[in-house]
Amino acid sequence: MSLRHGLLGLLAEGPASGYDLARRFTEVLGSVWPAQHPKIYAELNKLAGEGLVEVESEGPRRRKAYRITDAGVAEVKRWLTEVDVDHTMRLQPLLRSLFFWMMDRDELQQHLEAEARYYRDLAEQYTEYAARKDRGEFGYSEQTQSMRVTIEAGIRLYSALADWADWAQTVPPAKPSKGS
Amino acid sequence: MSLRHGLLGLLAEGPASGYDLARRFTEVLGSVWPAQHPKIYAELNKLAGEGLVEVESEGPRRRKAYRITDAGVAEVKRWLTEVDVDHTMRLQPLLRSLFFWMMDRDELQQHLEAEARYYRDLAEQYTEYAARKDRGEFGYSEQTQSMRVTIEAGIRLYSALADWADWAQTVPPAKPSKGS
DNA sequence: CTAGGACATGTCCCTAGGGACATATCTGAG
DNA sequence: CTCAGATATGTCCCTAGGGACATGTCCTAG
Repeated sequence: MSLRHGLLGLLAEGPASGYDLARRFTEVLGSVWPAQHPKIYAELNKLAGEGLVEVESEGPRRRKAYRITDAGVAEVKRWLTEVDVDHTMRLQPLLRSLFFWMMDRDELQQHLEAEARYYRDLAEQYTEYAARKDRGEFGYSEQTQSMRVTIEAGIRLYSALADWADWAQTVPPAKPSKGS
Repeated sequence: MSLRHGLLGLLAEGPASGYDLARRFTEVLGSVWPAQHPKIYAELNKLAGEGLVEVESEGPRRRKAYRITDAGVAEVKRWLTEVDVDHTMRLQPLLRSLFFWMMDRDELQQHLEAEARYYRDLAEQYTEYAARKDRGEFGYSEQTQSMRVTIEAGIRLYSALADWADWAQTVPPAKPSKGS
């Protein structure tokens, strides 16, 4: 049930429509918390029904902007402070790595190179984003400061994975016993 | 559909029962790919129906050990080499970090300390595990060598997160403009 | 001999998420 | 004026996963 709180949190920064939220989810949160628009619209309707958000205004093209209510703000805060963090990490690349021994030497090589490139690219994108933030392009609000912290996690995580993929290429498939 | 291939991959190392596999999933893969036993038994039955695994033997207490078939081995290899890696990373801690600005100074402090401790502990457990592997406690088969690579990813990932949580505590809530 | 606990396999239901498909509205280019 | 494309909101269905509950089997301590 984190999508729910993700939406509430984003709305706590200011009113937005489902469309806006969908964009923010794919742009900012795409790699750490993917969410499709159908889910977002559905959840917004539920949240409105529970009084955690309300329709702020109706714009062109049936656009509905939502505003978070006091109850909504209270709910995010409750979630942030009272609900245990879910540390579940479901990383297919790591699951796959358990089975590297089933791959040919050069298939594995190629795989690890592609992985390293993928992670390095993402790390660089996040680094670039962080640099823009640090240059002040997004201002110095509390919200962007939190975003900066999130971005830093992205940089560190993807760098770690890129380094790991590089390192893995140096590991021999099976360590021969002493003096081979 | 990774549970499917996770099971096939584990069975490629040798025959095992659903119970064995469930244990391995919680012990080795608990933090990178959680799986409950009901799903495992269900999937094994499906795999058996498709001829990717077969019942090797029936033991005491209704125990059924499964063995992977040639078709099963081919399927894991196909997955490893031909199917695109799913890089989805759904990390609630990072989603939460976007909303740190909504938390009180000391609540956040406590939160980050707890997070750092949590990650540091896991990183240490993995490091310990890696050390045992490197001492040769698990032998030097290709399989344990791959496991070593997976463990290394765990170490690096959790260390990165622990460092991040430490670093986040040093970030001021909102950067005041020049000369405050 | 009996009861508790570990071993072992399953059913059932509910929610979350992925993805295809549908539709309405507005803008701007030609 | 018309049509392509962006904006904007939804429905529907299917699968994956979480978790409660149920059941059978064997061993061993008392």
